[in-house]
Order: sequence, then structure tokens, then C-alpha cells
Amino acid sequence: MPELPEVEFFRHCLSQGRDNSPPILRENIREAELLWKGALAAPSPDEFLARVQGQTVERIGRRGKYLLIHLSEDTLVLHFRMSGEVVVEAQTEPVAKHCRLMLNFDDGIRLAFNNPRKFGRVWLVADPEALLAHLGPEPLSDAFTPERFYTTLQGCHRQMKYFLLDQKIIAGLGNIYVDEALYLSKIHPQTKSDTLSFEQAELLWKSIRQVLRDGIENQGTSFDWMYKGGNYQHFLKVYQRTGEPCAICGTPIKRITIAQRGTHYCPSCQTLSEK
DNA sequence: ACGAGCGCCTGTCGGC
DNA sequence: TGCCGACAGGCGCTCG
Repeated sequence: MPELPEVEFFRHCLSQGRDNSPPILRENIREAELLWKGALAAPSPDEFLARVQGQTVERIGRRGKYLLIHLSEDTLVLHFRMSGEVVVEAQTEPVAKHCRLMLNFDDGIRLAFNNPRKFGRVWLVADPEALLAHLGPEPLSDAFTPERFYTTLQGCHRQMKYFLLDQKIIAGLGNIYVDEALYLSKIHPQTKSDTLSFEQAELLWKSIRQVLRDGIENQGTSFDWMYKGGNYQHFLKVYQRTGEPCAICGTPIKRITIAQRGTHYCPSCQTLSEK
């Protein structure tokens, strides 16, 4: 499921190119094809198709789990939610089964937004800042400091799993990287945020940045058919390793449900002290 | 303020 | 072998 590292990899591919797929910078959009209308959050399909036509790709960005394709007039904002990827390919290629939107460029290539589960959404907006104003800080930016993080932790009395999944707190973390970061910092996922010491907060801050950087370095985490780009799944310590021995102490990894999500942790390394 | 529950989806997997 | 229900999960929403 595309979280920050996976989306960052998409950003890299679209702006730098990859293997047999060229970058799409300076490409001009001849026409767009909306294969599933539900993928479009705004504006209306008619307005979208008319407005996007003729615009040129100027820059590729990312904010949290959102991929930003800055065009000459507007910005195309993509969110994958549970599954999928963006692919640059020749217009002569067969259309992928789960393709929801295509941008056909002037020179024979296209950008395909493939999204098997139809949870992903696309926006075409003049002002992406306004659309994404609810997001918390970028975890890899200089603005995200241990001090600021600690202050935010102190301001809430929430289970750490909930806290870290909240995009208003930090932008870009999802289920995989939250479990991994909590494991690295030896914090139980049900620990209340305002009970952490500054030292624990600082260790968690480091761990969050560590797992995200490692994820990016490995081009993200591949999971079954949902996204098949990266290699980070080979380095996961707890996520989807229920019953396997903890790398540190050998205790079997436990799986519980928090926030309607599978949550994996080492019951020996990550203990719950106080509530 | 917090968190449970639900709906949106579809491929996969276990049970029969 | 094949059918079917359960499950997974990001996010916005309602509700207690």
C-alpha cells in the first residue's frame, strides 16, 4: 500500500525516468481518459477532461502520501490509498486491467494511474496547498524536529498507533512503517502519547526517519499484487511476521487489532508500562 | 478528545 | 475443483 516511501519512488520515476520508462517532464497532455469516474474527486469529469487538455508537466512533487503532478495551469493530485501505481508506457501498450485514468501525451507515451481497489482519488486543482492544508509536517523535513514532535505528543492522550496513523500529526506514515518505527523504538502500540519521555520521543523520531529512509532506499515495500516495485518487505522486522521470532529477543511477534488495523509488535521488547 | 464502527473495493485464502 | 464468506486496509464519516 503506497505510503511515503512508495509515493516518493513514484515521484522519482516520473521526474528522473526508470529502466524503459522515460520521465514525463515537459510532456504535453493531448487528452485524458477517465476509465472509472469514481476515481475523480474534483472537479466534474467534463470540466476535468477539458481543463487538463493541453497542459504541460512542469514538476513532480510529493506531500505525505500524495503525488503532485504540477502542470502549466493546475496541479494533478493523486492518492493511491490501498493499492496501485503510476506507470509511464507507450500508448500502443494494452490498457491495464485496473487502470482508472490515463494521460496521453503528444509524443506517443502515456501516464496510467492503476488502482486495483478503487479507493484511490485524483484531484485537479489550482491550489494544491489548500487541498493538503490539513496534513502534518513532512517527517523527513527540517521542520520536523524532536522538540516539535515531543510537544505534539504531550498535547494528546492517544494510543501511539492511532497517533502515528493520523495524517494531521505526521504526513505519510501508514500501517507498515508505523509498526516498524514503534518496534525500533521499543514502544508498545497502545502506549499513550503523553506518557512518553523526551528520550523515547527522540528515539521514535529517529526510528520514523530511519524506516522511511530505508524504505525509500529500497524503492518501497512490495505487497502481493497491490504494489510490486520495491524490496523493503525483506527488511521488515514485525509487519506481517506474526509468530516469527523477534530479531532481538526471539519472542514470537504478536498481532492485535488497533484502529481496525492489523498491528504487529514484540510483546517482550515493546512493553506497556502505564496507561 | 478519543476511538469504535462503517462504507468504499477487489484479490486472496481457508473451509467445506 | 469450485464456490463462498471472511479478510485486508486508508480515510472520511457518524456516533457514543
